[in-house]
Amino acid sequence: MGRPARFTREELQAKALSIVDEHGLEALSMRSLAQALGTGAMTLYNYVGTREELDVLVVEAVAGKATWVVPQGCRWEEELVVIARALWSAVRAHPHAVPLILTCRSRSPTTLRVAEALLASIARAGLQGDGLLIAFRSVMALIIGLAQGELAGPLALRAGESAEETIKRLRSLPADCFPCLREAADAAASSNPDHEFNESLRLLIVGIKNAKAR
Amino acid sequence: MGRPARFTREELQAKALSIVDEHGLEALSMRSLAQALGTGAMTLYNYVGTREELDVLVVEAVAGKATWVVPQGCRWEEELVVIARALWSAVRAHPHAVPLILTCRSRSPTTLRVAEALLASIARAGLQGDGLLIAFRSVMALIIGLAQGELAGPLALRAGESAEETIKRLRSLPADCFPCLREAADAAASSNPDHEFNESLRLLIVGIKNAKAR
DNA sequence: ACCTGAACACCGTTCAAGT
DNA sequence: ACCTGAACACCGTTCAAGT
Repeated sequence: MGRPARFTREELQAKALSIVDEHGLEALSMRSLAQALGTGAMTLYNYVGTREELDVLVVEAVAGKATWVVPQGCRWEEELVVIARALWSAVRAHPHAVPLILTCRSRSPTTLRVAEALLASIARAGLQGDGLLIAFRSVMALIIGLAQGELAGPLALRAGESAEETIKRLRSLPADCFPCLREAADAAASSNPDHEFNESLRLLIVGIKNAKAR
Repeated sequence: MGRPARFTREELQAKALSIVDEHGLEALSMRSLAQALGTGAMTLYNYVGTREELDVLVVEAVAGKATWVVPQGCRWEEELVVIARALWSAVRAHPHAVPLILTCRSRSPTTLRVAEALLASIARAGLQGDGLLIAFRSVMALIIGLAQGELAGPLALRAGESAEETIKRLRSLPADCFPCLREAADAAASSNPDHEFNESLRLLIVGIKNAKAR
């Protein structure tokens, strides 16, 4: 007998993301999500086949917030930057979810759509096959890598450690062993993530342009 | 009374890495490692403060395998490539550990030493402060991002999914929705990871050279 | 069709006891 | 100092029963 469903997949998705945003990755479990929804853990299996799907759901929620408008008649470089920035902003808005995105992106249809758009903009540069793949992967690695690494030199959000704390930790390393690392940490302490992202992307675009020329 | 220790930290490290290599990340737990060592879980707390330290131990083990020789009198570009390749090879030799490296690298002294060497080579290019930080983060994001993404377009080792399976999955996407993604997946199916890494790194180096020139 | 509680085989970790 | 088993508060998931 077709009983009406108590929840929708979207409700699970929204609640799961809010748990991750507010209490971190480790706070998300079948049981915690169920409780937040006011039901038992087993109920969730009516909407999701497995715990891993919960992670994909969160990735989808984040990637879904990447929206962009490509200015009419713009060059491929502009298009690439616009899309890359959209994804980067979406990811950056949910720092706790970054490890999930690193791990689950190829399983998320929404992420695939963004990837397709990025690829199309690179293809406009005249690249194909191997060259296309290489440029695309580099851009993707940069977006996600920088979103996570927004924090410090070699970086990484240590569970429960803020950007400031990471940078402080790196700055307190022995200066004689890690002179460059300290300089980088100093720079990180006073840098603007948006600016950094723009510049990194530009490094790569210069390289891509050059690859095309050859 | 000082009883002699039954194990060394190095023994835990080696065994932990071998578990990850052979049975995947999820197979590593306090209990499984203890059993592999022929003891009880609580014994491990004599060597390690917390479960998370086990992860760092594994990252250390992987990063420790990154060794390199800088040719005498070589240019900074060569030096950068040599070090980056050393880290990349070490990481690639332990694919199951990649998510750990993404997450724990800043807590691993060994990784910090590699980072310092990379930074020093970039500093030789004449970059400092912000520019140094940006170039370094880009290279780091590329190394780790590509090691993970070695597999497919937007990529990621789905738990228990091989590179071939991921690529196959992406190639079977609807061609009208994802034309570029399919082209990239085709290229990925027949590409050489070493070649790709070299080329990606070169894209970035071209950009870095250019940044220095300005 | 969808909901749900009990139960099972796991976790990491605290505690208290042993040498 | 180092070792260890029992116990606690968690996991994801199977199963069987409910509407």
